[in-house]
Amino acid sequence: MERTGPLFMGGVPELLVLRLLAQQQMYGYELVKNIRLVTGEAISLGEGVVYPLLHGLERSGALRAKRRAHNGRTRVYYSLTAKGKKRLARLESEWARVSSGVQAALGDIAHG
Amino acid sequence: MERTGPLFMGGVPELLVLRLLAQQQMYGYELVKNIRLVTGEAISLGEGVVYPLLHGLERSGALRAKRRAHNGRTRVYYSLTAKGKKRLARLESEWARVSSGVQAALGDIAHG
DNA sequence: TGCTGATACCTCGCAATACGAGGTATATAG
DNA sequence: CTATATACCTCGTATTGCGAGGTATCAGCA
Repeated sequence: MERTGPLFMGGVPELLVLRLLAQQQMYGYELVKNIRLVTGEAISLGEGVVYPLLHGLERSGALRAKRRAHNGRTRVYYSLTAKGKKRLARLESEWARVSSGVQAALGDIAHG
Repeated sequence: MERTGPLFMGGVPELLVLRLLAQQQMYGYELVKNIRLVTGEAISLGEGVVYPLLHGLERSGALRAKRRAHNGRTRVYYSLTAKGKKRLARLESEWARVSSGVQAALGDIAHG
């Protein structure tokens, strides 16, 4: 039955979203597409991941939302707050730590 | 409230455990200590993570367990089965994919 | 006119699972 | 005789990624 579950994605969506928004404000649908792009097609997040995440981050004060109309459709643009920047810095540092730890484990033993 | 939750650890414990056991058989307590070592202190898994994981992997057929007495204490040695090796290969490939995707996202954008 | 597909937003519920806390028991060192 | 290290274990909680499903607008095409 090989249920694989989402592997190695713990915290990754949040990191990616914050990282992209640190560059420039974007709306949800745009994020979904851009995440695929900037990860070289390696990571693809559905809207069921991105939208709830954006709402949570806004509620926690990491993001600020601005509704804007565009061609009759409504877009919700998100941008980083100071708190969001701190959060991003923390996630990046955590990612570096875990990532290097795994890398070390995979490498060090290779010749053991 | 800063609820950080376990960040970037999704699937990592399983990867590390399988990787170490691919080198040589080990018992749980030994794994707990060695994981700290091989990750350069970057990652530290408690027994509450490792033991349930070992049981799950054994039940799914990825690991084989051998009980052995040592100085009056009982040690349970685990080793990889063929299924476990396949599972490890898959996790390593998944890790490479996600890891490189995140890396790309963090880097590519750096220069705008 | 009607159809499709892209755009753009949203929610619900499931299923993993990492983790701390707590529990048992033996050997060793002070 | 006490504390520490060894060595095993389970339970409960909280998080969260994800698919599936839902609404509405707009552009293009037959």
